[in-house]
Amino acid sequence: MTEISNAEFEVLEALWQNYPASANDIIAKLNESASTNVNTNSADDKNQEKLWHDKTVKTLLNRLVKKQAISFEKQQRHYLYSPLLEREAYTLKESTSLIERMFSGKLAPLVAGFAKKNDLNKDDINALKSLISDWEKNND
Amino acid sequence: MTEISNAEFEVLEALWQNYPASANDIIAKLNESASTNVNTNSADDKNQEKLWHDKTVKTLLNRLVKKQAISFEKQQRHYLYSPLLEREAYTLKESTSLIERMFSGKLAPLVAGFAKKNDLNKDDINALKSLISDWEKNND
DNA sequence: CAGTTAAGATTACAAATGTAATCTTAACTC
DNA sequence: GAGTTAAGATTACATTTGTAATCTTAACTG
Repeated sequence: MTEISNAEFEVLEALWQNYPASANDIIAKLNESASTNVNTNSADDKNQEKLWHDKTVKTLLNRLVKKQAISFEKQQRHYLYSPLLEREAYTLKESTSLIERMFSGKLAPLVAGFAKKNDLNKDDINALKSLISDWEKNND
Repeated sequence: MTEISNAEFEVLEALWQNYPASANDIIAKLNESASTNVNTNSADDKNQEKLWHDKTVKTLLNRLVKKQAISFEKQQRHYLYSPLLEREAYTLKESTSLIERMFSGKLAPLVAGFAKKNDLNKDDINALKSLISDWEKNND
């Protein structure tokens, strides 16, 4: 019900990728990409992933529980967390909200923005075409 | 450079619609839709627009100036504000950021979410088709 | 069993945000 | 010119957010 913050979303994201999961599982998952990137490209640290501090993640898990975005069940001495929110439902809500706020609820202007900036490639176009033909199949 | 908050964005939005504008112009613009909706439908107050308090808007204008999102020039006793950010650039940045965060930078999954929820209508589809054919015109 | 860990709970704290109220002062009014 | 407005500047304050550190206590260890 309440809003989920950016940091909370990242934690939730890790959980969606694999659950139920213990806090440590989640922390590990969050720091996974970070560690694999360590010596990737010293000149360009564009993909410098932040390291998640254990305490930070615990705090965020707590907040997510309070916000009823995730649940947990006691397992010996630690908890196993699971999402209560479906990822698709959440991303759709967020997308809809952004499109509502910045494009009067219309999807096309968003896509147009990408097209204009040449941020669309052949794959994107194909994916869109396929979505369109699916839509047409179901909506004569 | 800094982030623009939701409330700040709404103020900026009002400014984009008409500038240069005085603080009062902006406040009026913000409360415009609110006032027109007053007696629209008493049973369903879904479109209950909030009323912007004059002081609140002034604060937000100040913050936007500090964030270098807008500028102003003195005009007798009051200021005339103008955006320093282009709306298109800003919305593209925000869309890109959301798509990056929730869809690994791919546009199609976002569109797919809408399609699945049946949130696309014939107009949307036509708009998308038109965007696609434009894209193809320019990218053989 | 006593001591040490380590999970989760609680507390902390600065910055950002939403939402204004109060302060200053230049400009209008009579 | 003196008083009153009203614009913008400054200050306020609760909540949320990012980011942890400290506290409790149940569980492992020797």
